[in-house]
Amino acid sequence: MATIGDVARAAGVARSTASYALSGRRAVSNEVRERVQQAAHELGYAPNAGARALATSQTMVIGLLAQFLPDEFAPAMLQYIQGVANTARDAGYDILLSSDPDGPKALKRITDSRMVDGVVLLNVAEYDDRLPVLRAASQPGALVGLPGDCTGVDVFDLDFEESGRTMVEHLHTLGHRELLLVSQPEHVIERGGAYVWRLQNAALETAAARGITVHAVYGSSAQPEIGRELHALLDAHPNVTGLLLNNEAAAAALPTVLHERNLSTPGDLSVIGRYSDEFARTFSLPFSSIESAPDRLGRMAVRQLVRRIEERVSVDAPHVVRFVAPDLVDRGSIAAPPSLPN
Amino acid sequence: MATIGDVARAAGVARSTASYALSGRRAVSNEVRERVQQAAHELGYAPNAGARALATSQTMVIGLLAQFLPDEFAPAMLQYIQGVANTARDAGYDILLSSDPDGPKALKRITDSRMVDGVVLLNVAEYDDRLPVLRAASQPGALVGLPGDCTGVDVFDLDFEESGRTMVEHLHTLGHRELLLVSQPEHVIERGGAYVWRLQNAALETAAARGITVHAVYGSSAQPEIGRELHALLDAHPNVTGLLLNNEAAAAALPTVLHERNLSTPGDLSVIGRYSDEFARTFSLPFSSIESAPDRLGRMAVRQLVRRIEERVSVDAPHVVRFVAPDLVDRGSIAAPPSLPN
DNA sequence: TAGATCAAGCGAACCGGTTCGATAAAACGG
DNA sequence: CCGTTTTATCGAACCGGTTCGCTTGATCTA
Repeated sequence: MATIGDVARAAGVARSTASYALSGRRAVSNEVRERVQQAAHELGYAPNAGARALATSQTMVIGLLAQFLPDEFAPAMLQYIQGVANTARDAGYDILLSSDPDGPKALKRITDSRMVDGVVLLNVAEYDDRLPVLRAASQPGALVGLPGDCTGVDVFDLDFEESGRTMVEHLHTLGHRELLLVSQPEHVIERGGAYVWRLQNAALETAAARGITVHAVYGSSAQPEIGRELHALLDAHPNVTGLLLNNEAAAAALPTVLHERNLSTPGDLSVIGRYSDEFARTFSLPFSSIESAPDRLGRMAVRQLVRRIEERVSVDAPHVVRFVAPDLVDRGSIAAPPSLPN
Repeated sequence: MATIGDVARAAGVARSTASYALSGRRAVSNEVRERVQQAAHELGYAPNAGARALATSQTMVIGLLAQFLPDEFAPAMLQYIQGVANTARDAGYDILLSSDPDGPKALKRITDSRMVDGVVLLNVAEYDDRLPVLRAASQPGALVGLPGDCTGVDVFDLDFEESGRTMVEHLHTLGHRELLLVSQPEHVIERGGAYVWRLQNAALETAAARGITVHAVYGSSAQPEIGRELHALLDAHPNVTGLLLNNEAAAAALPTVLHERNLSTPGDLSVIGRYSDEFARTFSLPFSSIESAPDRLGRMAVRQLVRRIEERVSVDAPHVVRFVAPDLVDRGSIAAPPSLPN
């Protein structure tokens, strides 16, 4: 493999001149620049990433810390990864993917050894072990998911409170008075998945304020358990006219359940979920939903991270905590409850 | 961040001695080794990846080239990625993930700049543009998916021929005489997805040899189109008693279709698919299937790649082309056809 | 006790880039 | 026409590791 020294020799100039000719960081005569570029092209010269990183302290690599948790819905994670990867590439960065179950260890290794210029954390929990490590690191970090303490990092997440409110308000306005909210399994919360109760609390508060009933339950995140649970729940709450789903597995299982019960939406039951449009297409879900916008969140995180890395924003510029407003995608599964002929 | 020079100074030895003390590549007195390790620990020393890569010409990073094609089933891809990522980590390697739609360009950049010690290519097509680039590169490569020309690379794939044969033989033995094989969309083949016709040809040949009928069709890979297509196909072939699926989307859509037609397996129809067990669980698919083993293929590719990188196998040792034997996972969707009361 | 062997540590060179300061030649102004 | 500025190039140092060869002093052997 040709080095810049080979290029310089072929062009008959000093190494430094070749470097300047290629980078354009200093003036070089047209004639020399062309000779250098020509030589570089002919030799198939490509700068050595390690050497450049050593010299410039920049790797042009972003670390992506994803954790594949057994009780999270894996396909959903893929969309975040794609959003991050695509945006990073457009910004000229490569991504180093870590799926190590020991997140803090992996993060420390990657940042300490200076393999990356910055880090994106997915799946951030209320109290996330990776955060102390990230704060101690010298590279900036952007999170997807809201932790309890946001100091020193940029944070992006869906507005789950507003999502919960929107769901309830929407159905209340149409005349519904008794709703069922199926959330993720309880141990997702215990592990720190605060978004579950952020949405749930907002839903319950809104219901209380409006004087209607929301039964909030936790559902399994695995098939076929969640299907059986949905059957049991619908049996137990015969007066429920609206179903709110903050649980991907439940959404995926619901079409079959409704079919088995011979129910249709929105005639017999109104349904609204919280998942991505991509997810809805993949599973052919006919339910209106709050868009969880994984690609957009991934993109926002990378954009802000790159801004910090390139210091177009000063190191101690205030960090942002940005919530994506929930967007309701109408797929026609919401209407007035059957008991109220409109 | 502390460098090895800082460690050496703190321990009162030369840089080289500190290096040897930490790597153990030369004898060092116990006393000095402990002093160096102590100093390294106190200073929080971590070697700079770029510098080490420059000095050793080893990055301990594996490139992973995945392409997210619009007509491939994205969740399936995730499992390959996980298999690769987990195995790489266990072998001490990090992974650089590229999802650039321009695979050859991305591959050339990554290998030329020596960011990686080796490369895993996912989703390899019959005539894959990335292969010439890979062969020209100085790092070894392992493929998941069978290209037309396997020279210079290690290849791992499911044995699709055997899969097709197994499907047909299995049903024929039980008494089925007319089967329907739903493959991926035709343009997956046109793009070079040869595994589609590898399975299909084997199925057709086996059927011919045994004197039974297999209707081979291409199905859409998107919802809800594939659901409608399945309805139309079942209408068009009323005498079919067995369904073979080489199309993830079709498998995901089938439970609803069967429900709508009030058919059950295996009573009315025997069904056998080709997908991973993980996929079956995620979608709660009750159909017996040929295990596509994405995690295993990812693991095999990385293992072999690491063996080449670490030259535990010589550079021009013969390359392997290894097919994973299809494993039939019985989920009880196969039985004798209804017309033949046993 | 002289000569050979060996262990332990040091210094220097190298990997392949980038960047700073110096220098020589060319252009400029008075 | 001479001093000053500008322009283009070069050489050297540096980033932070690893590795080779040499030196030194201790141990061993005859």
